[in-house]
Amino acid sequence: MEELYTQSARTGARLSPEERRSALINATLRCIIKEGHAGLSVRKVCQEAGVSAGLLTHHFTGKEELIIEAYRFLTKDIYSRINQSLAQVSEPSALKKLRLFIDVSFRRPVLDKDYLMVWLVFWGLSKQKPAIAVLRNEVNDTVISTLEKLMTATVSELSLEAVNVRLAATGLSALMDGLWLEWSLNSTNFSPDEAAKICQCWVDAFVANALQRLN
Amino acid sequence: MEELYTQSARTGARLSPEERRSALINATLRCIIKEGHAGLSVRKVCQEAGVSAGLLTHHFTGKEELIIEAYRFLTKDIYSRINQSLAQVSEPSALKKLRLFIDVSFRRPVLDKDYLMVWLVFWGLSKQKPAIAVLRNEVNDTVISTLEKLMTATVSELSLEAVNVRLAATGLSALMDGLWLEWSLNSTNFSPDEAAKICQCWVDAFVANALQRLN
DNA sequence: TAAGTTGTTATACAGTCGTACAATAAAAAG
DNA sequence: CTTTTTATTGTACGACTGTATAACAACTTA
Repeated sequence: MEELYTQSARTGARLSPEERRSALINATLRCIIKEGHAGLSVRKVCQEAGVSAGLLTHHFTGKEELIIEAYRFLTKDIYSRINQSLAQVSEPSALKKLRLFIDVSFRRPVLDKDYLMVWLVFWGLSKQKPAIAVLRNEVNDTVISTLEKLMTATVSELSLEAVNVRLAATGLSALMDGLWLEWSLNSTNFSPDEAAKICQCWVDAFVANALQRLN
Repeated sequence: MEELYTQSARTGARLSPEERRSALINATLRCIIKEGHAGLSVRKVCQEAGVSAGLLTHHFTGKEELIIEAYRFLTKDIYSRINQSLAQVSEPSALKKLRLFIDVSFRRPVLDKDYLMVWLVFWGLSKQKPAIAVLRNEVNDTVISTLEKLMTATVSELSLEAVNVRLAATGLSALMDGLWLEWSLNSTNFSPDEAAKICQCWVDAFVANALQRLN
């Protein structure tokens, strides 16, 4: 399995600001993966990037900006992984797209244990750093809206009974997050395939008009 | 709303080892609630407990033990909160017990935003400190087993079709965790009551034999 | 080649970190 | 009361924190 956020081959070389900023951001994520919140120190990140500690303030205003930029990169990275996986298949039916979205989410490279520490650390910072909380909420709203649209289209396609699709999508999102979290913390209780099946059951219930309580 | 883990009235007094250990553990949780992982320093915890920093090593072998004991206390505390809420009602039917468990979990004092930081910090430590991971897995298995028993009893009561109850319980647990997490991170998208309703839908689907995919 | 620009290093600074340890104060035991 | 025990304090230690800054080195432009 390919490692997340490997450092570029050239070390010690003089890089352009964009390249160096990117290298430091990747090193930040690698440090969090290795040591959690404890790995989030300027010296450790710079050493991981093969660079002197003082260089950080030359490319970032400080540690704060580095962290926020690392989070911004992470969200974009995962978002692109999901879209890349989805683009491999062209499914006209909204229902099939929905089911594909679930399956893709519980397979690499979207599913990866290394993400656990990263998300936990950033979520833990979101209370003290509002910028992170704002970013997280935006991404989350995007995901739920995506699910909601697919489910609304499914209602039309299959002529289902009216239901609060927003809450149904919220439930599916929470179910996926909960299973992802539990599997990341302890992968011995169920497999990714089983997790995907559990989520598909929520869709089954949705299609079978079994979520009428959400009204 | 009552605050979690308030310090006892007597400060500056000479306490028994058990009392002092308890006070330090409570101060630890309060520090995490206030500042997240950054609040988890010996000096901050001892100041929060109104005590000199050197006292910690007199009652604990070090920071490590304090953290693990704080986690142990936290799990017991929440477990007792759940049981206390459940004990208020005597429901003979397993299905009603199951539904009650859900409702109780999305009401105070089980549902409390202050728990978010605490869990995130401890989960973030679980990779580096195996003792925490072991404890978490034990508690999680207990919860899922509780759900599984209630659901198995429901199958008998209602003569439902055979289904993989373990996976159905895993799904319910994940759904509850995911909704708890999302609500704790951003409580503007849905209410605790709606979260409970979403979970009850999973039970509805279970009762309606809509989870047959789990076989 | 010379001058100017800028990516990079190394050092210094004032804090904070966890913890060991001697001094102190208060309770318990005699 | 005196003696013993022990909860508590204050300090000291080396290591680490984030960042500012001067010196250095590499690239660009003239």
